[in-house]
Amino acid sequence: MPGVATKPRRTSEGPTRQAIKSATTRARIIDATIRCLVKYGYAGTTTLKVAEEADVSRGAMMHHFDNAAALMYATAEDLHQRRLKAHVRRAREFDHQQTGKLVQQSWEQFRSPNFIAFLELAMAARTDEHLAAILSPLQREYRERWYRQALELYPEWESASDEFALAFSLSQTILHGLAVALLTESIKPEMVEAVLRNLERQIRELRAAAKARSLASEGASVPAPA
Amino acid sequence: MPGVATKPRRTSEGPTRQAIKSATTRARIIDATIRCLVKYGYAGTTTLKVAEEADVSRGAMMHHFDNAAALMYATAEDLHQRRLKAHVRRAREFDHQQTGKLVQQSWEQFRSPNFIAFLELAMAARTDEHLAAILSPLQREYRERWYRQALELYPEWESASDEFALAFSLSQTILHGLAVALLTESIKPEMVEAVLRNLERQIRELRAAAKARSLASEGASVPAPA
DNA sequence: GGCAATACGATCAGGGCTGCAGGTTTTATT
DNA sequence: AATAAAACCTGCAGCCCTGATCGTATTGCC
Repeated sequence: MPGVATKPRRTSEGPTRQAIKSATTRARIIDATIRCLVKYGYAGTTTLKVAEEADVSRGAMMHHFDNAAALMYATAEDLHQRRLKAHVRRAREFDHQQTGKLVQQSWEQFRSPNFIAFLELAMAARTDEHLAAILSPLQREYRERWYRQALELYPEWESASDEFALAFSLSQTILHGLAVALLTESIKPEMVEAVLRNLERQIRELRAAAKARSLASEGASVPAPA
Repeated sequence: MPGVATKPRRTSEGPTRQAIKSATTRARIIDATIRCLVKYGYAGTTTLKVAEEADVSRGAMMHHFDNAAALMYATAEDLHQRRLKAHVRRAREFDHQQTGKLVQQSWEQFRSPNFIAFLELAMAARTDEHLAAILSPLQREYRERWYRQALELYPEWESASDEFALAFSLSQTILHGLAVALLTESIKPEMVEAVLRNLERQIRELRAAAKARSLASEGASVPAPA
């Protein structure tokens, strides 16, 4: 077929068509990987299944990711970025008074497919030092971001690092715990709400304690009585 | 070599030597499976590695377990029995006053290799309906046993099912959460103790509330004030 | 001692998965 | 238009794992 060369040949700046195409299929493959992790688990996720799920030839896939491990690394980083983005969005929309809403939204994150996929990778990383080497710094960054964000939202934590650290750890622990305990049927689903409300109450109490200490240390450096 | 037949030929009752041998190697294989789950994870646990770890030929192994799936099922049941046994032992040695000790011992269970192995199986069960069909009733039994045990130890819970259910769910959630949050580096290891102590405090408060309600309902059916 | 059953061992065929070695098509540059 | 480079596809060889078959040794029963 002659005359097919009607395609634009612009040398102008901006992402080239190649770059766009490349990024697109790359994203398609990573998306497919996440779906596979959810559907089949880490053990059952093969390059073949991912290629099928992404509707891409295995060759194309190997072009973007040298081997299966590289694919997992890239997926881990992508999941990390998604979690960060969700976290930032949550914080931005946040109304200072509604601790309950914040907890609720955080919990929704832990119910998302992204968290399942992340959990699969985290479990795999336990016995895969290379994967662990990728995940570890990401987790670290996530923790730190959360910390800073919370300090911006609740300045009163500033002078009560103990209460803050506990509130943070409690939140992480309970959210992770709910997700896993549900997965393993270690608690009944109808108890989730009660546990979440309990967490909210705990956070509020710790905040109050932090505020009290903040006021106390403001007047004079009097250590709070036990 | 003649004269080797000095081996006892007793037809007496009791487990035969065959039965003993069989049970022994069976146990060796299951032990090896658990170790493999810890070492290599579910994805990396193959029949070959298990046989090596157990120091048994693959043939012998296939004699006791028809296929890899059967091995996993048997391991799941074995882990369940171990967890039950540990739980009963914990309850028996228990001194009624020391909530802290009970929490501490429960936490130690969650740090054991058995829990890791169990977690690997539980994660695998998420995408393996056959394995899930095995694990589900076991989990159910574990929950129920825990419930009954706790009611025997703390009769005051009896008339405060809400507080009891919350205390139970909180314990399960936090213990699971600590284990997983540590695994995923979502909390710092030095915070574990603080979270555990917080759990103890919560349980004590719920117990007190339960006791109060118990007394109130004893005199008359007056609903406890908020 | 003889026979059956059980426990165990060595070997093999088949299947699925991986990684790579070639090609073909599309895009970018000149 | 010509060339290079990037994106993409097809097919193959090798590997590990699995399940099964056959053979051997031990044990139980008579």
